Amino acid sequence: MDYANVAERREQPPALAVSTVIFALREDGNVGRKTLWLPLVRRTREPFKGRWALPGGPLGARQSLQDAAAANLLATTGLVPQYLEQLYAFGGLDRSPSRRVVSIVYWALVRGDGPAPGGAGPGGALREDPNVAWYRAEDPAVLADLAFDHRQIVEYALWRLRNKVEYGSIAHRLLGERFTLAQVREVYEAVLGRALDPANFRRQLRGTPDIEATDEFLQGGKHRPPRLYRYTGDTTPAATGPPLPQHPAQAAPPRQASHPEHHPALHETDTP
Amino acid sequence: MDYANVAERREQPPALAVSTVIFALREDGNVGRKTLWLPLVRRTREPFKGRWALPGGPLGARQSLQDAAAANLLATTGLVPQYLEQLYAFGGLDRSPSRRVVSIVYWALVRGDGPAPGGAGPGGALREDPNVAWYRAEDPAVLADLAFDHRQIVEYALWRLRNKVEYGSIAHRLLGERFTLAQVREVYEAVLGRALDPANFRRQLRGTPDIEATDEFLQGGKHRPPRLYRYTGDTTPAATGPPLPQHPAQAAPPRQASHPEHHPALHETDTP
DNA sequence: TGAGTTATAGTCAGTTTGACAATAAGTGGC
DNA sequence: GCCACTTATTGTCAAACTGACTATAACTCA
Repeated sequence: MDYANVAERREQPPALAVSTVIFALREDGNVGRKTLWLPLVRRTREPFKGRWALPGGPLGARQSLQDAAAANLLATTGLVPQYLEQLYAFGGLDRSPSRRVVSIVYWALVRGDGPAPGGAGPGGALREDPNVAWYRAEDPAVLADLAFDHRQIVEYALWRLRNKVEYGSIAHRLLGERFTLAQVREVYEAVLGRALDPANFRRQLRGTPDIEATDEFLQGGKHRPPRLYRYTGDTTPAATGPPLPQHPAQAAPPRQASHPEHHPALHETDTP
Repeated sequence: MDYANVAERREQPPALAVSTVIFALREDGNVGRKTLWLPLVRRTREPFKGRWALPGGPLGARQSLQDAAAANLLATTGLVPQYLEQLYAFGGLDRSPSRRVVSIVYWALVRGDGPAPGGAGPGGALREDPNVAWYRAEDPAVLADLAFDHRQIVEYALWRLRNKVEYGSIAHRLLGERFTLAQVREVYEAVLGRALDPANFRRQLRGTPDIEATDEFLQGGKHRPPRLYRYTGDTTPAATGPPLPQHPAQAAPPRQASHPEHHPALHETDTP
């Protein structure tokens, strides 16, 4: 299908795409502690040519939304997600200057300590795509330069991550199979952006049944060797259905009113 | 566009639709207390002809997702929502036996005490559509007969409502401008499905800054007249952006694993 | 007038949370 | 080998919160 101009395009049904916000934890060179990083892809055509954007693409005809997000993630990073959840469907009229696109966005957590700024990611050995690079997820300069409305999308994904991690069961997905409680605390501190009391944090984690002490200790450190723990709860990377949120706790930002107008009956259709 | 058969249809890009789960509070004839009701529309064609389904329709080319949901709601019930939030995008491959449809589903709260079973809704004076009827949202028999995957959708909407109401700021949207604390408690009890201690409930509500006592009392009751309160927080019916969940607290149900397969690069596209 | 019912306030023990002290167990410098 | 230093781990304590429960107030109806 070809359309002569933008006006005609606007009358066409909206296109459907799936994008993914992918988070990994990485030692930050500047800051002393670990921070959140995400892979971006450089746009090679208009609109926003040359700018960085979230990995994404059209929905395949025989692909579930989740599979599209996972395939998307694998193609960009070479990685399989440890966690994958639908974030939100963005469908504003002016998201793209060309044809209208409705994006169903997922957010994911991957392991791996290797993403380098502007370089290959955790699966770096596999790929050397100059149009894929990892950036600090909370870097305002990075966010400000994103294409489309991807800045808002990433900020919302960060918000969701913060509210999800508060309940638990998320941190271990950014870590490996075994981990120390201090590592879990590092994840929480990176995501929440504030320091946590080691003693109180330990008390809370010890209270959750899904984290189990092993009889091993992490050797090679400079100080007293910490005990290693294991996560015994659900480790499936992704839900096939709705996300069933768990324990957010934060204030809601302001909202705008919308003024729906009258519309002819919509319910005589073939649409689920 | 016409396609000769299902096989050809399956190769076409998925269609996009918007549906809405609309909740209202109503005095239940059978049970003594108020319960949740929702409007359904009868399907007048295949598939699922004659069955009840969620109100919904295709997304207009110049309509935001939220406006589509609100228009949808107005057309079905004659009402304007007191609350409207995106629920989830359902995109499974087998949701509809005919063409593949991705549904972006919203959930809404409306006021009104008048929906009658099988009859007109709260805006009943406006419409007498025999293909629209209100049913108890938690009635298993109703849920079991829904078209498509609408049963799962309604169950998820109920789950979300329960987790949202726990934080507060939702109950008043099902009530009027002024209300007694007992009425708020009725909402919570209807949504959560269990009785709450009046004294403790009062103590909690008194602690929230968004509920303010008026100097009026509800007269005409059979007993001591209760004080009327007013909600002073945000009363905008809907968010234009992401929902920013507030305070869920519940266990997550089991999940299935998904096995993403390799896929050619997806990031060289024009899709936001 | 008094029984019955709802509204509202207060009490009390158990739990959770944040702040913080105290001890254990390593490394590295001397 | 001994000591300073850092992290790991345990324990203490008060404030806040929660659920169960008691007590009192205020109104209607028989």
